[in-house]
Amino acid sequence: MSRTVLVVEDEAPIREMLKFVLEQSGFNIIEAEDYDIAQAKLCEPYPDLILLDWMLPGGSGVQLAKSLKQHEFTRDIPVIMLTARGEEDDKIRGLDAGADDYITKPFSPKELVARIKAVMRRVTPTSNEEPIEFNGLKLEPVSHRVVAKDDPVDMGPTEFKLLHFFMTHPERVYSRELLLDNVWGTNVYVEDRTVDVHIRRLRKAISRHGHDAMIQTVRGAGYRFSAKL
Amino acid sequence: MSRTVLVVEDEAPIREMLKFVLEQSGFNIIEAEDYDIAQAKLCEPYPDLILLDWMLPGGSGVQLAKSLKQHEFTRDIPVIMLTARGEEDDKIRGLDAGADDYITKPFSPKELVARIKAVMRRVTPTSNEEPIEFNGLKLEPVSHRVVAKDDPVDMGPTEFKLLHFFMTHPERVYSRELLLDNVWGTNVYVEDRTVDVHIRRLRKAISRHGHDAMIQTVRGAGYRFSAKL
DNA sequence: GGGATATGTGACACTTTTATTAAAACGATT
DNA sequence: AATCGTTTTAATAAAAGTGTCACATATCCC
Repeated sequence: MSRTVLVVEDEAPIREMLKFVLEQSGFNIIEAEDYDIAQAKLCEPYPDLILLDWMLPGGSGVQLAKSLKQHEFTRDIPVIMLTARGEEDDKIRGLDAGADDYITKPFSPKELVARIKAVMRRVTPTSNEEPIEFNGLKLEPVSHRVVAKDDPVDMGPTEFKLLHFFMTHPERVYSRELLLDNVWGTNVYVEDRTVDVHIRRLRKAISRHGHDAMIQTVRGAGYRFSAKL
Repeated sequence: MSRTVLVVEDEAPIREMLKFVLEQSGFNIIEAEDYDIAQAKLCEPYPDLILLDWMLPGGSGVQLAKSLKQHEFTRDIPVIMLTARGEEDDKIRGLDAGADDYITKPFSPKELVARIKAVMRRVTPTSNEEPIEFNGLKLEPVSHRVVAKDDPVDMGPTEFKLLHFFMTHPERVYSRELLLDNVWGTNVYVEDRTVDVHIRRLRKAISRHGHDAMIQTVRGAGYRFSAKL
């Protein structure tokens, strides 16, 4: 899952450096050198985070941050501001204007990446993590574990995701292609029949107490998870 | 051991006064003037207590209290709210939202300090100092020791903190990054893989009676402490 | 029944992730 | 500044998971 970061920085060398460092760490980078360009580049691929130089010419860094927090579509994008050393006032005003974190300018790449990740982690809301149970087969997202009538069940990550998807979408047929989209993720190139193999592995994993019967083959259509046997 | 108090108060004079009084009494003070700054300052050194003005502009005091109680890592931090005289409704709502105590605004320094200490006394033992035991592996925060079936177990400080975190958050997967956040601290920048090494050392330390089985690898997700096999 | 089509299954070559180890870096203490 | 114990990094080994194939089995339709 590649995250996109919008870098708003007027000095080209620093911008290049940031781009390099972040791309090394697997982020997708969009660059902008001033307020207007940043505004323009905001729409298409929504950035997951904005790295904003506070000292843009004309003090437009603050302006941009405020404008971001005012608009509904950009309000939830976390902002990390870059400040020169010791400009405490700026830091305060920055946080005041809605920045999520700040980083003082002579910084290590490692620190930068760590802070970006930390902010992303903090911001990403915890999705539904309630345990799900059908016929004594329980899946607990928080502990990342499946339990069948109190016996822990062992399975691989893909099988876990597959089962998770099935249990959150029961009583409904999914074609192999749809399963690939939902469990593997969109635009992955994998054979349809690979699904069969993982279905097989999943069934085997939960077969001990007969729970494999809940994963049903619908000939010509795909697979279905059903609590009705 | 010096305790840290986060003071969230928008009016600067009052904030200064609180800071002065509390520092006189030997507390470490972090200041924040509004919701956002408070949020940002929450991570660095986890405060032992939060002194929160209920009447922050925009009613964000309530908001902050709720957000604190929702997030797992801040849930256990006690909150004392400051209210203006006679705002009974606020007191009720405050305690409802999870505040541990309240103080009405014209108050004496003595009262303030007394209440803070009282809350700390009340909260600290339950959340932090109680021995924890799973399957004969006992961790005593007070004596800072780990005992496995009556044999004392030797380990380094990081392993201790790691185990402590695991035992207070069992049956739950944590990614390496989250472990770094929680055990090492939010503003530390080390490699993910470092966690592996400490996991290894921790496992080795508690392996004598097979307790290492409770520290489970969840491939692709992180590690989990579980009393179940 | 028999051919055509769809699904089940085990094996294998290949990746990715984790475990383990050793050495370098660090930090407090003397 | 030298030492000791600990933490980090980096390099390598080991383990677990993945996707594909070939072939077995099942189902459908005429």
